Amino acid sequence: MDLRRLHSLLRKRYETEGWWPASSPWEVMVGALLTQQTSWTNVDKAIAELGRRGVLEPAAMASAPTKELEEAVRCCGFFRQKAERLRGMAAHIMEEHGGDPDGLLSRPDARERLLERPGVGPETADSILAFGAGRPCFVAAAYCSRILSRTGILETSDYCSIQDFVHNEIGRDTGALTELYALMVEHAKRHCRSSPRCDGCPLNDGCRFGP
DNA sequence: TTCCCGCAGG
DNA sequence: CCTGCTGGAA
Repeated sequence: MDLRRLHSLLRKRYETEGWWPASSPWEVMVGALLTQQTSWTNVDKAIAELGRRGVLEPAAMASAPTKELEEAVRCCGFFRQKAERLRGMAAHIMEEHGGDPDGLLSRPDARERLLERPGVGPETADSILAFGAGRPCFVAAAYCSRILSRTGILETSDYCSIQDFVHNEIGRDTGALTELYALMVEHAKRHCRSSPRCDGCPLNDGCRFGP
């Protein structure tokens, strides 16, 4: 089992159409902060609620009352942190980039700049770059480590090591990298959970957890 | 390692 | 009722 084969097998099994729905780079950024340890159904609700309250766009969000943001994102959990982080990001976009998220995302050092923002770690930064700015960088989620390890493809939990490995194996193609990430998330939810559900798993042939 | 946190799904 | 969620920071 290698990464190419895994990609191929997952592609036959799962659908990634309409993955990470967002109407703008800014919505990708908002979603990326909200979806940490949170299912997308709740993120979707929160984004709709932010829009309903008129505090979704950077300018409004930056000056919104804390309580307003907290109530809007409450359903995502960790709502105090997330409200603060959202407002911090919005304020940064307003102050440093004239309210235009692309001002940040188009910079060569966008990743480093994102990582300086409170609440933005490697995974969140890369998901913003890949889905919001179309950059060819793989999002090496915790799920990926689990799947690659169990299948014996790569034995490490180090973020950068996993990302480098995938970049080398798949190539710097945004479509392929985002698709693989989405497929691995779907697979982790369906079969490769913390307690494995190997029954009907498309990777059973070649996985050490398989029958 | 632990805390942050509510909620959808089974 | 119990799991797990498209993580990050202290």
